[in-house]
Amino acid sequence: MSEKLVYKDLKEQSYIIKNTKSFEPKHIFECGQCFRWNKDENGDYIGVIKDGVLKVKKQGNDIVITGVLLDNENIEKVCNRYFDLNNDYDKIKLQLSKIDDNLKNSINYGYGIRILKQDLWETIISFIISANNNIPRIKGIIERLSKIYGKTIIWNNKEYYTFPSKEELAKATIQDLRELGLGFRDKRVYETTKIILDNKTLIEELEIEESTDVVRENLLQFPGVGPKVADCIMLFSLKKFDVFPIDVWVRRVMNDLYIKEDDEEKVNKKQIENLAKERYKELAGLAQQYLFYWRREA
DNA sequence: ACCCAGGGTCGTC
DNA sequence: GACGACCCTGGG
Repeated sequence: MSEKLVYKDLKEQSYIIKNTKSFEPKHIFECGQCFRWNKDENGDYIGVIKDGVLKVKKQGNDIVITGVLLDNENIEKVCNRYFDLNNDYDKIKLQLSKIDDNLKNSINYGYGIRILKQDLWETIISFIISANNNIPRIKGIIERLSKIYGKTIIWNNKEYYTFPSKEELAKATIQDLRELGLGFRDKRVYETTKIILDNKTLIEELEIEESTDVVRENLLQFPGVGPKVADCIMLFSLKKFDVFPIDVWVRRVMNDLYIKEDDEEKVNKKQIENLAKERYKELAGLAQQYLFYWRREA
């Protein structure tokens, strides 16, 4: 066991976002796009992101964010990027609401959703772990990975753990991963980590690639990344809003609302894909997220 | 105790 | 292109 890096006495920063109608912490953090945000005893959300630890508090119409960041990063800059604050969600919601009443209802329900821009590497591994798995267990696995292989940040006398870098995660053997509870995903995470580690510029190249199809093609080469996981990665870390990840819940809601097949298992994935592309166009990913959250929670 | 499902993918036919 | 197998955990 090697010694672990511990960060403490990092300078606390804060940032207030005024008058946001389209920023509801519960919607953002519980719509299934992220696994490292948790409600604290006051009902605020605390999350570990690549750059540090943040606490998001709702105060009337304002959002107050405090946190400690690594590498002397600026909280305003980090939040603008991570929370997609330069994007006008009021406008997007208006546009989507006009498409049909189903979408309008789902947006009324999850009005405060924003699509996060999460770290690409972390999102790849996290969604490989998500395969045929449930959210509490996914969160548990990622937390344990971070605790053992990531860096420790101490803030307000509590310990937080950053998601391991590719070099840090590469220290884990397949057996280590199995013992952490990854199940059959152990080998997939191990192999994908190796590929990314051996291909120094791959992640950076994918970050700047504009074509959704080119990025998808590349992601599909990783063990454990199929069409659904690839779409999630692109939506939740690369802001590709034109994708439409189809899982059991999305299949369910699309069948209930549009297709109305008696046996939802029989619904063709291609059929849903075409329907989404046709109806939601370049905002399919956002539509998917409102519908997913609505169907799961309501 | 038993069964089922969960933000699917992979190998095989 | 269909079909079963796959770790593990929480809930009925």
